[in-house]
Amino acid sequence: MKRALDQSTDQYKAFADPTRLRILNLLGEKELCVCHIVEVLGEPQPKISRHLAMLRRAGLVTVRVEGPWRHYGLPAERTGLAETLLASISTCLGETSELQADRERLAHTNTDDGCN
Amino acid sequence: MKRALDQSTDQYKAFADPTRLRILNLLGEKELCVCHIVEVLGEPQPKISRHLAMLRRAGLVTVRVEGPWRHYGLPAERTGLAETLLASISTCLGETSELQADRERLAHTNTDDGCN
DNA sequence: GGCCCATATTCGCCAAGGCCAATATGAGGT
DNA sequence: ACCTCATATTGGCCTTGGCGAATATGGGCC
Repeated sequence: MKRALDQSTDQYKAFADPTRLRILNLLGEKELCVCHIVEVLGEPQPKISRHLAMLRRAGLVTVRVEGPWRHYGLPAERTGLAETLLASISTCLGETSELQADRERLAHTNTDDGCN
Repeated sequence: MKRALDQSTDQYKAFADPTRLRILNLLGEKELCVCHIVEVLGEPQPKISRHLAMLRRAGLVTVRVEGPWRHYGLPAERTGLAETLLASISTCLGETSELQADRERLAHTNTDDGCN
């Protein structure tokens, strides 16, 4: 079994990638299905899926399956380090031009209907 | 020049290693010279030096040169993400048995005189 | 069954970063 | 000048994790 410290380093590591920060930034706004994340970030779908898988393994996102769609969101209850790190995105990085632009683009995207 | 987002990922990355977390945990207690860090953590000196170099590059530690010794500490003014992440160690990981044991061992080590 | 759509996974490649062992640097003392 | 002590860096090796391209899975519908 893993040392407690190693689990923590894994949490920090999960935040150590720009694509994952951009995804978490979006999920802080609302629950989203993969196709919308792909659309807003303008990145290839396999790339997004790969990063979502890592966030899942780190326990940083939740999945809600609805037909062929998978809606990703942030866990309702966040505790300890995960809570602090998730909060750091909006608190410390929210003003970042890139994250702001992503949220802007999300606002102008219709995410209500059945994914195109 | 680097995107702002990339600089942030570098900061998270700096925390994504158990040895660096242990070092920062100690420096949160007091300024220390390399030989004492090596002694308390029981890790080889080149390994500690390498990780200190990374923390230096990330701007997370300060160095004060005094004769042949280099005293490392945490920056007096911490802002933004660095501040949040540094705080997360004591706030979220302070109870970790390994970090607690490190601090305990530090308390029993004489760090006042000229490094052995 | 067969097809389409949304999503996930695999493969091959390359750069980053962990480790140890060995060596380099640089200041101080004699 | 030389030796020593404290610290930093380098080389070789291996694992992790990034990427794009291609492919697999799995639900819903005709």
